[in-house]
Amino acid sequence: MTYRKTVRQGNALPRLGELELALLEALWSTPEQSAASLQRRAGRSSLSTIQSTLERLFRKALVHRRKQGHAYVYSAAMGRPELLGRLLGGVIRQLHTGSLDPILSSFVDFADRIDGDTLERLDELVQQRRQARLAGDEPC
Amino acid sequence: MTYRKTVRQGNALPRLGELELALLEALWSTPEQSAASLQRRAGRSSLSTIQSTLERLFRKALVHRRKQGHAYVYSAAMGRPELLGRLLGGVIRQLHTGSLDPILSSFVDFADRIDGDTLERLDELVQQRRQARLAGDEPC
DNA sequence: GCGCAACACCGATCGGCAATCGGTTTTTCT
DNA sequence: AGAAAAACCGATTGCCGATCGGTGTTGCGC
Repeated sequence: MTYRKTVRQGNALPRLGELELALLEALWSTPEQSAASLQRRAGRSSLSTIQSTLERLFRKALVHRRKQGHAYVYSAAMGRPELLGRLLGGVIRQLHTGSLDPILSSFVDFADRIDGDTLERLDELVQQRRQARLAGDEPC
Repeated sequence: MTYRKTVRQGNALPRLGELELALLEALWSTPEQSAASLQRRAGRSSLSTIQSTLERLFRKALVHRRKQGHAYVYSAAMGRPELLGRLLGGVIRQLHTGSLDPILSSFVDFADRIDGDTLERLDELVQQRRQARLAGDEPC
């Protein structure tokens, strides 16, 4: 089946550093935080470091921010599942060769290697999604 | 201050460069090649560059090599699917939080977002794997 | 309105890593 | 032994995440 160049909306995410990820986690668990609050929570790094890391996340469009008073308030630009999806997409795009089959099958491998329950759970989720699709869930 | 070295746990692969990937592709398409042959095929970079890149791949255990005469002959240490699986595993391990559900569901999302056929294909592969598992395919 | 504390902003440094290549040494083959 | 080929060594470049200090700005309490 023809692979149609899957609309690359420039979401080729650069690498995600350790502190960047930690800050995202913090924002997922408590949205809308200032740099200072995030620093307290992270329990490491100077305020400057936290700030530049947030700036990097902002440039990567992984966080939003708004000025409140003279300070920024940050929030995650997407949830964990979407981020994961994008990261997976990045890896996949790097390695895919036209057919998606190797990718799907690698992933099933992955689930299978964990344990049987995981495979069953994957099955459930696929079924669910297929049902949702059959009902009038318009594909874009 | 204590510099926090990026901790790379388990079999999480380091970043894969462009040339590294190109060389792997070349080895997948024609196994057992010398550095010189790979250079000719790559059509870029000096022999030295190819050699150091192969050395890096070797240290990452992504290629095997044996001495044949005075030259090394390289081969890919794993196929594309397995590499993909490991890369996906790395990303996933970085983001997972105990429960695998978000990961599975992100991936189903991913397949779903491509198109319905892809979702169907994923379903087929899962069924296949489940069958294989039900037959006495011992999990390690 | 003034000053201080909080914060943004700037720029510098460091460490890691892929890519690159030139020069030197080692090995093999004629 | 000599030439050719390749490994080996090490230096360099460029990019990126993490780190921080210093300086400029701003809002708020007095």
